[in-house]
Amino acid sequence: MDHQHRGIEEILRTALDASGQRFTEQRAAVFRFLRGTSSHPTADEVFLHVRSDVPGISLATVYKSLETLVGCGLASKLTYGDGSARYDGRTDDHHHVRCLGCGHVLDLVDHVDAGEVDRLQSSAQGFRVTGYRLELTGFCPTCDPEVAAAPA
Amino acid sequence: MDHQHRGIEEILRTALDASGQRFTEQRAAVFRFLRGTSSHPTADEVFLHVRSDVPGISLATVYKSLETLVGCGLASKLTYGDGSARYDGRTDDHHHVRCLGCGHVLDLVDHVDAGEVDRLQSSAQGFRVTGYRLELTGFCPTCDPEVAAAPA
DNA sequence: ATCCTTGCAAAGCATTTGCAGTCAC
DNA sequence: GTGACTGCAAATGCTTTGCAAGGAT
Repeated sequence: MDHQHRGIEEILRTALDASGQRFTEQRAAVFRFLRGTSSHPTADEVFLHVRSDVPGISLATVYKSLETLVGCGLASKLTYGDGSARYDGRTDDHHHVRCLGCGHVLDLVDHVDAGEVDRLQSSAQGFRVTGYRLELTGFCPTCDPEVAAAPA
Repeated sequence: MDHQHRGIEEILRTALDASGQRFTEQRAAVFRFLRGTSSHPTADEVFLHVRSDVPGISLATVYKSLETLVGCGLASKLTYGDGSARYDGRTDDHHHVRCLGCGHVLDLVDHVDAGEVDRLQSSAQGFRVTGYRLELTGFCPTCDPEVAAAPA
């Protein structure tokens, strides 16, 4: 675990160095939390959890740290229609399912076939496509109205 | 054109009726504008354009109308990280490319292969998947930094 | 006549910003 | 020591809401 932490810290230091930014305990705590969860937390949720590591941290600093991580490529920002953004500490190519009831987000293990993406971008006239995002929507077992209506 | 307008108005009346809501000139103007553009406007852009049809309309009413249309299934709301939502008057299954420079959104003509979606949702343990959303991101010719850097 | 909608202004909420003190380098 | 980072509070920007007047059925 201590070993793990050193590894993670090193990743962060390297990425910050590369973009001329400094290592701070606040950024480390945010990064550690993001790496250790698959709950795709909002900035506020990150703030709440990180307070136990860094008692005096402010919400503004959490926002700034998250933005820094996104800028370094160590996290990504997910935007849905429900008001607040969510952050994801996974940097590999993957996608999500989101529950329309409770808003929870789950990772998918597969990704879209590359040929499929190529085919789709052929209609993006003149664009240089650099990425894509796929999101499935639906209902988790707890929130499914059909299950609730007819609990067979 | 007048014929077109009557057709569109009829669609709106029917959808509103079905959900127990009233037909108003404001809702009609918003709907007409959304149907007639493929620019995926923000609420504010809708407001600006619709003012020429309905001079006294307020931004709040535009927001309410857009939400009404979405509720009736006559439009959909696109949410990106850049602050404000965009609205789309197309109701058929389709996807988008978004320019990371200027934020413009273009429609794609193809959609993802159904089998591909089936395959992906197999890892969404317990979820009942009801829909999906795909968005390509990249740069339009005007905003492409590579083109700007090296205009070969 | 009923009660849904509008328009206005004020409120709400997530996020950003200005700035003085503090800390990493 | 220098310049970047933090924390606080105030500001911003999009969106929503409360309410009285107006309009659709």
